[in-house]
Amino acid sequence: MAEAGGAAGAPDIDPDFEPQSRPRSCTWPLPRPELPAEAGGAAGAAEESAGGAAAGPGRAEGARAAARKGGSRRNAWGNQSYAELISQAIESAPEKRLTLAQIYEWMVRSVPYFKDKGDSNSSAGWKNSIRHNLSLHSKFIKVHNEATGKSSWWMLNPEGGKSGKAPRRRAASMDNSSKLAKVRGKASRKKPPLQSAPESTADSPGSQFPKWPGSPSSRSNEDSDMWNTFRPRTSSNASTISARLSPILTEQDDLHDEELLPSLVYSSASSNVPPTVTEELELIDGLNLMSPSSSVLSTQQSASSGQIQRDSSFSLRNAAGQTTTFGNSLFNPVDISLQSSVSHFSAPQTLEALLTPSSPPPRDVMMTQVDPVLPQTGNRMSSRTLLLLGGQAAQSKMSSGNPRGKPTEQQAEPVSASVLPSTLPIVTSPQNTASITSLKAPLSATTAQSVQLGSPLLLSSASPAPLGLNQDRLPIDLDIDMYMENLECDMDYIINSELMDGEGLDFNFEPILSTPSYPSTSQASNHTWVPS
DNA sequence: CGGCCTAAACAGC
DNA sequence: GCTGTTTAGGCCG
Repeated sequence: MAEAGGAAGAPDIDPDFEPQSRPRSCTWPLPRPELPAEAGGAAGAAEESAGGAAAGPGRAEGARAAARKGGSRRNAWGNQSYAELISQAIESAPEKRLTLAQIYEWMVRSVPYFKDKGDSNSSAGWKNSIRHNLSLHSKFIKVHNEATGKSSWWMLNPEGGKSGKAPRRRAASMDNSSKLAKVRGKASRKKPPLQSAPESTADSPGSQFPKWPGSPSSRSNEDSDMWNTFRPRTSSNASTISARLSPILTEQDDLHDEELLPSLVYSSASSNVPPTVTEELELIDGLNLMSPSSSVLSTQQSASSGQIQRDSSFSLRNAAGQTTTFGNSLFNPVDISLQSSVSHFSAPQTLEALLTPSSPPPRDVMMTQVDPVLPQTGNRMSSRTLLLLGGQAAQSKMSSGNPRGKPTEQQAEPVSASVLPSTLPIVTSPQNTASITSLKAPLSATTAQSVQLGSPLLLSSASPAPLGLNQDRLPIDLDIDMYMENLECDMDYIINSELMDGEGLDFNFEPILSTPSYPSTSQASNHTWVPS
């Protein structure tokens, strides 16, 4: 209650409560309050605060009732659902991503109702709900977070994912009766709860695709992890893909995912490819993310913009069971193919663009991330930051300078932005976004397209360009196909040969990772969350 | 019936 | 123990 104390007396409790409105001491890195439109409504009049009323667990209903009564709130904390709250929390983060613990913290700090429920005792229930919502909704995606060693980052699925749940790709299993599936799932898990009775029916769908990673039930063991990395629970192909990471198409996005996909993704894979393949593609996706075609480009960019560094974040696990961490750059599958095809394409325009900061936003950057730190400190990571994937060239360049960029445009808040996962969907504020987006566009086009991922770029501006590019690069498709076929091979191949090959690559990132680089750093001022 | 909330079992780390 | 995933049940519109 101590905290609550503050809250209690204070205005915090406003009925509508707005989360982020005041992070109290501003501990949190999120200075800007942006309520998504969703919050809307809140209009509730003042009315009592839920404060005392609903304190216990299980009051959900009570809360609702209250809400109804009061007229305004649906839940004890207001009208927003957990999913909405989580979304706000994530959006409020400078980097648009938070770990579970940070989300909890945000709740406690921003939502009056949870203020006094931060401790372990009282928190169990709602935290469980938070976790549940994160897992359940496709609008949230989990990004592996190596750096911290902590839990994964949770981000908003650029695609939107709406609030809808996530159809996790298993259509087959649940079709009939979800129950069966469920049962089965449970049973399969390990300990049969109570009832078992499972599969009498033909729920065998699962059996048919035993290996299908996507299938929920099957996932218990190996492959399934793929999803972990990025798990957009959206529908199988398209959405998933697009959701993944690259943000490219904003506008289209609006229209429909589906539409988008086709364009970018081509039909490729999604439709034709068997599930398995598809998934693999996804993997690739991941790769793409990272890969920026850009080894070269990025380099330059880095120079100009500042550093970009990629976080470590994605590790893809493929069916094979291997886990590849791209973290930083590592390999870029794309490179391989891209080198030939892409490279040239991007080079011309992009490079220039890159070079010239002022004008068109640099495009490739996308994958990289801007380091917040730099801006602030300026020195720290220069060299390592660069990491880049491709490396070699990049390295040399990077190391040299670090202009610290200037990312004026890129990030409004220096503090925060630390690292974004490579392609992640960055949903930034409009202004920033624009710049960033643009960056991505090209790249994504390249990579993404080639791979076929659809990337969801958020930015609108970018779209046009990329598209154009896309068309140009049809050939890449071919490449893609190749990938598809050899995905695994490529990976290994790449990794072994390509990557290893260039010692130059050195994945410096490690240092980075380990370093405090991530956000926390940024938060220098206040990193509360840091863990423990 | 679908959306939400809550609870809980379970798996990994 | 925390994090994640999944299943289940209940309430409400």
